[in-house]
Amino acid sequence: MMSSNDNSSSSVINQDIPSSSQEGYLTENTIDQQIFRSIADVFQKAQLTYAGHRKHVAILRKIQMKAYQQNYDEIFNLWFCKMISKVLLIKKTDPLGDRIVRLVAGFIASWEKHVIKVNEELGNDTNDEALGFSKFLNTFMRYILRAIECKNKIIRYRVTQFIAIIMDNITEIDEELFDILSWSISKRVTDKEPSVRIQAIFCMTKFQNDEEVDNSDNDSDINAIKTLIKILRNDPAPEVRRASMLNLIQNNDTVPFILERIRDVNVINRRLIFSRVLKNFDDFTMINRNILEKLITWGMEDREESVRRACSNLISHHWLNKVNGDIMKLLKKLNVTKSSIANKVLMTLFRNRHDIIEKITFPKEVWQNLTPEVSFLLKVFYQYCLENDLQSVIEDNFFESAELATIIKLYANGAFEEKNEEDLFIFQQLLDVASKYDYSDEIGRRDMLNLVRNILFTQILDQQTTKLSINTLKKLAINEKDFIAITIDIIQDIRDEQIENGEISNTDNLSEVEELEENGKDNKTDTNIKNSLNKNGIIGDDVKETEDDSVAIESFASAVDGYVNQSLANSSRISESNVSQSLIVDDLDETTLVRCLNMSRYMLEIVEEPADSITMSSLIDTLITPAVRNTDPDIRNLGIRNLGLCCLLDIELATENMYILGMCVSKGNPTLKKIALEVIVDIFSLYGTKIVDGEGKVDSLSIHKIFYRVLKNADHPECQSVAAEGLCKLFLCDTFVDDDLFETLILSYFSPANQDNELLIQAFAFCLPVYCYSHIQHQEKMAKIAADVLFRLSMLWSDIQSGEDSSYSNDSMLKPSKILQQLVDWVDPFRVVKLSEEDALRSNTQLEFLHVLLQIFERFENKNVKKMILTSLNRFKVCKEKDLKLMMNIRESLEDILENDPIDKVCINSMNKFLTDLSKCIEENDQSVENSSHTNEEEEEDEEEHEQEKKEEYSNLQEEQTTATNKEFNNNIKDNANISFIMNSKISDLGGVGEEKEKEKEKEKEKEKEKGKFDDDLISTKGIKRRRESNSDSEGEEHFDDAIDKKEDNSENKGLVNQKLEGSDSVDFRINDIALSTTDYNATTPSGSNLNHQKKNVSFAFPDVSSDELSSVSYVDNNDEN
Amino acid sequence: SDITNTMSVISDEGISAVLDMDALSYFDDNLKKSWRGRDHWKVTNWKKFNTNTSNDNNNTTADASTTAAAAATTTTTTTTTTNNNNVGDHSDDDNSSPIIDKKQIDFFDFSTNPEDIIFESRKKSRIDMPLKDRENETHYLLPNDFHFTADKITRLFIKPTVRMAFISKRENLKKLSKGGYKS
DNA sequence: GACCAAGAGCTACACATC
DNA sequence: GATGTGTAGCTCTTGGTC
Repeated sequence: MMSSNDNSSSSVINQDIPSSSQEGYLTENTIDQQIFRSIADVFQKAQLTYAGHRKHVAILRKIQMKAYQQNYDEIFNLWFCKMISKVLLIKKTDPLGDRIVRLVAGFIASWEKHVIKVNEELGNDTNDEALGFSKFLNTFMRYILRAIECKNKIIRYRVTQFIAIIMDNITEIDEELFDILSWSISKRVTDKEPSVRIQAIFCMTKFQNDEEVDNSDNDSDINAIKTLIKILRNDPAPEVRRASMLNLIQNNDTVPFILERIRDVNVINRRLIFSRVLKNFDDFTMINRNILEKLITWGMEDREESVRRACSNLISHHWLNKVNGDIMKLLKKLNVTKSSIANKVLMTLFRNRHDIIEKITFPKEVWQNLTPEVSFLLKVFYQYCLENDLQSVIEDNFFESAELATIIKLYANGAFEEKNEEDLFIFQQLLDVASKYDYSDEIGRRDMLNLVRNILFTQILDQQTTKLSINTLKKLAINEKDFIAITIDIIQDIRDEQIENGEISNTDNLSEVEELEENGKDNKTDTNIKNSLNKNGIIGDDVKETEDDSVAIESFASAVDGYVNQSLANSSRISESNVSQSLIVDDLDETTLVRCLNMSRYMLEIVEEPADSITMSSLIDTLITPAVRNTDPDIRNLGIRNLGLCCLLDIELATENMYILGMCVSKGNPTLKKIALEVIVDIFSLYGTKIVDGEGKVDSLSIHKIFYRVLKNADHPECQSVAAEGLCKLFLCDTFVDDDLFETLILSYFSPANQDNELLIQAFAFCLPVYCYSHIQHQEKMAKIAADVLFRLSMLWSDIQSGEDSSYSNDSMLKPSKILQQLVDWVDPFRVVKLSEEDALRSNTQLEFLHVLLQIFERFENKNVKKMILTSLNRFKVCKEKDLKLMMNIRESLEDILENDPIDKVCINSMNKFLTDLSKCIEENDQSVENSSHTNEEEEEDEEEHEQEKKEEYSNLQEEQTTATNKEFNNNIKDNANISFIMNSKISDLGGVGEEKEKEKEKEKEKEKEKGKFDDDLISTKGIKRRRESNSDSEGEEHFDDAIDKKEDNSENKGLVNQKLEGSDSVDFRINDIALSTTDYNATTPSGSNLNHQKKNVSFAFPDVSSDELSSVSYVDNNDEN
Repeated sequence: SDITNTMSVISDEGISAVLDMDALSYFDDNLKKSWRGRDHWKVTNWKKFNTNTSNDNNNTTADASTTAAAAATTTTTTTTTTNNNNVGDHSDDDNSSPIIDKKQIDFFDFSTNPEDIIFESRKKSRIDMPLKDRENETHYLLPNDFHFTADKITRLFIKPTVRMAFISKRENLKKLSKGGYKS
């Protein structure tokens, strides 16, 4: 109850029984108490509902007036503040508080209104009313301001809320009070609580208003605006940025910052740009064109449906209403000839406003007098009708194709003869329509064909128009053969004309051709592409790559020559009959060449089946090959693109050209690299591995190497991301299966070196889950490498944190805990598409990961990482359906750790929890096995046998022996056990021998490990030796990198570091490695022996993964080299 | 429409047997929230692939109903408790927390002085944002979105009208299962 | 048919708690 | 910093008015 010791002047605490104390002040006390009771009564009622607020405000005013009359105004102010002090404690979400706040705001507003009226009547602001109000406001504001830095956030929130709402309801304020306010508020803008910041922002917004009115206030205005912009861009809480965004005054300086929020990470903020900010714009043409285009593009392409909807609502309702439904006016505003969004805007309109579709008609007279806007509308409208099957609308508005041809001709004339830009635009729109038109009328078809053919032949068109024209040709052609013939004819005609006009002296060229043919024959007898290329001295060697550009270019050029020779040789079977052979010239002027190449490109892009080989090789010989040989990079790029497109039509061609494509990737400039890489991936995607490894074919290992190299090279981020996406695609369709390449892929996702390669990150973010969840075997592959990935990345992370690796900032890398989470998530079998619940329950992917992780647990050096792993144990889901032995193994490992590792309580708790679950599952699993063996006698045997098998294996594993048992975890893969894992089938013959040797070594290593000593170097060296053995065994086969291998053999052990840096080699070792070890790998994987294996592989496999930093992660101690 | 090498022509083995268009949309749906990758990834619940098998559906509905039921129970209990509190209303003074969490405030009751709390010196307690949070160079803007979709990644790079032929040959499938664990 | 208001239901974010 | 609960800010529906 009331404390008598409270005697601070401002804290006159009153009791419910007012008259009981303070004798001698009865009269005053009574008035005092009356005021108190009256005010309290109003507050008491007003807290419950907004209804009657008006009345309550009036009563409060009356109380105040009466108090004033009795000279008790100060008591009124005091009691008023007392009431508020109670309100400051009401938590944020409670509507009680808000009601009182509104009441107070209403009261103040009402009073001020009265004051203004009195001021006007009296013509001064020094009257009693005004002074009384000012006194109240000062008392009240200063009272609550005393609490603005209270440690309790609710109180700070309520205080700022009061200030904000009062500022909102008054027109004037004492300068002194204003200063105190703005000072206090400016501090609260950085409050740690978002809710307080928001209220502070509401206050701030009141400081930015008087801008033009009062110059003296400009400073604080500008400061307020600056502060708000800073908050808008830097506040971590989306709702705070939102408050700033919606309350910032809009002018030329602020609008760009407001509209920038269209890419805010928060959905609501993005949506509000459309549903609030832009909606309130009078005219969108006020907005800078570029910004507007971006706004609409981003709005339409937003990941969130609600943002897209807000955007299309803005367009199809608000914008259209602003122009009174006049689409032409809207198109004018959009500036169709230059706009990239007009198409989208119109489409949105059509989709959302079916009412306007009915109103659109194109009477014949309109066609004769088309404007850019009308032609544009025509195009999009036609597109919309086609997409939505509005056949009747088309019939009503569009006429016979013959007539369309006539009209297009009209505008084509204007465009090309008179060089009228508007007509050109109209022509392009009509051509777009034509490319989708119905040509069942033969006359129309022929007219159009002549027209388009003529234009393609006579006019130099931009890319887009060329593409449209070619598309139209396809539509016009009778069939695909016809289409190809027509297009190639045009190309030929252009060339012929050029040659006729160009008075080329062909003699030199002819002799050159002969020379080339000579080489070609050489090549043919050799049948070895690589040899001829080695002759030219262009081996995909890292050392060479680092040499100066001129050498690279030179070697590149000779490679291309080599290609031409080869291509000639190969095509000689066709080219004998080819009349145009003599026209293999690269003297076509560049414009013509580019023109022809573009035409052939767009043709090839839409061709589905290859034409007859004569036509194709004539195209290649006369156009594409010269382009590839051209020194102009643009032409060469186009040439390779065309070549790639041809390869996608003919597997033989693809096989033949793998080498040159590989050369382009390793020696070309970034653009060429990228295209060639794309082509390679496309070829693999289409033909699988048929195109490599065989007589005269490129070695798949070389292709692997190419990918490794591009993937690790952060200098060309675009190529890197193509390699990443491409590899993901090829792994996805099981064309590539190599574990180490796969691990490299995963590592590059997490590598800090690639942090800024947004395209790469996003490609991975999509492709990796797709890979893992698309097939249980894919997930198994991930499970296999996951532990090692975590290990390597944890080491790297530790180095970065400790400052040992200063090449990256501390936050450039994901924390190991996050990486672990991600990996666990990837190996979650319940996500695998179309995998039944039962299979998912039975799948061991997650536990495999955990198992390997625990095997290498002791190798994690960082205590925090170890702790992290143990506390994350429960992320791994166990159930009784999992493999019994696997579970038992994991249990054992954990118990081992519990026994031997000094661990804290948190870890112990986590481990115990996991172990309890695990033991339960083991028990249940055991029981269910027993049960099932009793219920079904037939199955009993199988089951037992299977179980027996498993037990044997696990006991083997536990002893950490790798006996060469071929028993599998699952009988399913038994058949596969002896199939070699390598790409090059010839090596597989060695499997048996290698296998035995391998197993011997494995055993040795196991023993070493058991001793507790693990000599990485030794093992690595062994790895190399073994590789050499196997390599020499595979002698005689065509090897892309024979030269390197031999060179290296000569130079005798360059040392591990160099090998690391020359990633190319590692691929070879690695693959052979797998070849020799896969068989027992299957049988022994869950054992510790596998660990050795992994370690060893690792040391070779990823030397170049993400440059040097990972080499420090490697198990191999490379200090001796550094 | 003019796509020749669609997924459907692919042999019914391995991955191609699994990756039809429905499956691809499963990825699009579930991955649309993690497109920013790595740094912004967090564990999310995936919607199960709709396999038309009644099993899944039954399970999910069962789950849903159980959770819903559980939720309902909790809600009811909470409401009851709140109601109970309400009955007690302003007569029961809770001194444990200064913050008012009641249906109604008694503006006549000043038995405890709010000023003790609201004017309490803030002592050591920090009420400002840490400096590092006050500026952020990303400005909380999304990066460029490259819109990876299942559709996009199954098309060829230089000839997007054509899809990858998932010619997953037997040999490769075997390679794949090599060294992998099968369950 | 346009408009609003109330109500239910949804999801990402915020808050509270440990 | 992980967890579960609560809430803001929608969206959609229903029903009513002008």
